[in-house]
Amino acid sequence: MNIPRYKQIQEDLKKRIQKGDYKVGDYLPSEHELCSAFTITRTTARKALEELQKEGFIIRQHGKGSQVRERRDSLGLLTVKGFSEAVAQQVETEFLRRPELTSWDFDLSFKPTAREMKTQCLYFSRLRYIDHQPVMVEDNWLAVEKVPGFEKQELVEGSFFKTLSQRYLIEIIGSEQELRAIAASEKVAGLLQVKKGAPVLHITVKYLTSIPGYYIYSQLFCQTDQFPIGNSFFVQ
Amino acid sequence: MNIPRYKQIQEDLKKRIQKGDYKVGDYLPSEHELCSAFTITRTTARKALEELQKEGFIIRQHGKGSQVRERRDSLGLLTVKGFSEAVAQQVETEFLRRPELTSWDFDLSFKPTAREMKTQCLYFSRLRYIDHQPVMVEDNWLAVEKVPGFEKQELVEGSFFKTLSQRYLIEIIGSEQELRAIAASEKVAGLLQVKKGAPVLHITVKYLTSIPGYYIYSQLFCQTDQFPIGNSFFVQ
DNA sequence: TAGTGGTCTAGACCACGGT
DNA sequence: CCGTGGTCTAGACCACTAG
Repeated sequence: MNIPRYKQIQEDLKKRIQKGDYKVGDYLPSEHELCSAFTITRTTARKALEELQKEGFIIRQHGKGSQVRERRDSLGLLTVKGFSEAVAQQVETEFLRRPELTSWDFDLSFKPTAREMKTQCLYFSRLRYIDHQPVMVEDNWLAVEKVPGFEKQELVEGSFFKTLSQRYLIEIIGSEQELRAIAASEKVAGLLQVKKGAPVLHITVKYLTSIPGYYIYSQLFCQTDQFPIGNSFFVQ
Repeated sequence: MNIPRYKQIQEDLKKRIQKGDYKVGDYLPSEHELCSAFTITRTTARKALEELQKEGFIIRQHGKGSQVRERRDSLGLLTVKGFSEAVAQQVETEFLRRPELTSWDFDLSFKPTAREMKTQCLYFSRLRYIDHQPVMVEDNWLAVEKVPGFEKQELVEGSFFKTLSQRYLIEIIGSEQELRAIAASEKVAGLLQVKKGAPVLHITVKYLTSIPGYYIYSQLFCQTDQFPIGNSFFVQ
């Protein structure tokens, strides 16, 4: 099997939580119990549980066990997961600009590298809706060098990151973000259906990929009145 | 020794990076090299390197090694570390309200639990400066039950979290946050020296502690014009 | 091919939480 | 006290990167 054993167990437990076999407040089987149930060693059981903790499904406590947490439902953004995977609610996406080749003329605090500047830039822009209400404008820039033909295809299951992973074998390994509150420009205000000058959340992102020196740059404008951006964080 | 071995090695490597023994782009010793250098096994070496990756000091890549990253210098917030530890630049703090006992009357999206409501609430408020410029208003609420006498003492090294850890043995094990862009109220605008109605970043936080059912609630108002809020995130 | 990190086994001892 | 998770040893095999 190509999928690591810990990942299989992690997904198995996650499904049981989502199905309701384990409810909020319940304790998952202990590490030792998982060991015998799945015929694995503690290293593997621990890895599965640690991953579930990182995802926010459980809290692990010394001497007690792994307790199922209540998961909040605002946008689980500020993680690497991307929008389509992060939100439980009904989400729609509309392309404002389909992927196209342009020059590098974005104005973020992050700057493309000299190497990237030598290649053409692939750009696309989307408007995201939750419950039929526009909540987020998203712009993306990346060097076309490593994603040839991107602009000629549809996204895999509507997801940018899935497309990168499945078609180009590019994985996101991290990100740097900067958050600002700004006044909506006329254009952004129109898209998000707020007044010009209304406060919107501006997030700029530099994604680090599995290709050294190859980055993806994004900016988001979020209308946070009804849907604040959420973020969970766990130590360890 | 009470400090885990992996933590010692993690701190040792971190110091060498900070001193410049390893510069941006350099590779740290491989896991095997660390094993023989420190007389440890790979489990321990890996743990140290994984922690350094989580902290954003290195990037680990399969088949290559652990490369020292460039660390950006905006506020490393949105982590659990708190303000005083997160920023390299010159930071000052002024109490707007010293710790005092009040009733639970904050209006965040998080609500105190019934158990917390039965006890008195400890509240304090601070204004944070970077380079002599006000950038953040911070309000904190917590049940006084687990921190008796808090209002009668100074903070340990000016840090709220250090005080909790060292005086009350309370550790932060995670947090949930919500981010919004809002228009500054007159009061907040005055404190942050921006115009009333100017966009400010509003962050509400519910910290999870090592005491089950015991939380700490905070809200931050940030002026993000000169100092955007930064956040690094790494997979694995 | 050599060297790296990723996964995994099969143990061990310890620290913490609740009885 | 027992059961939990936290740390650690001493191996093993595999997958990835690069010369």
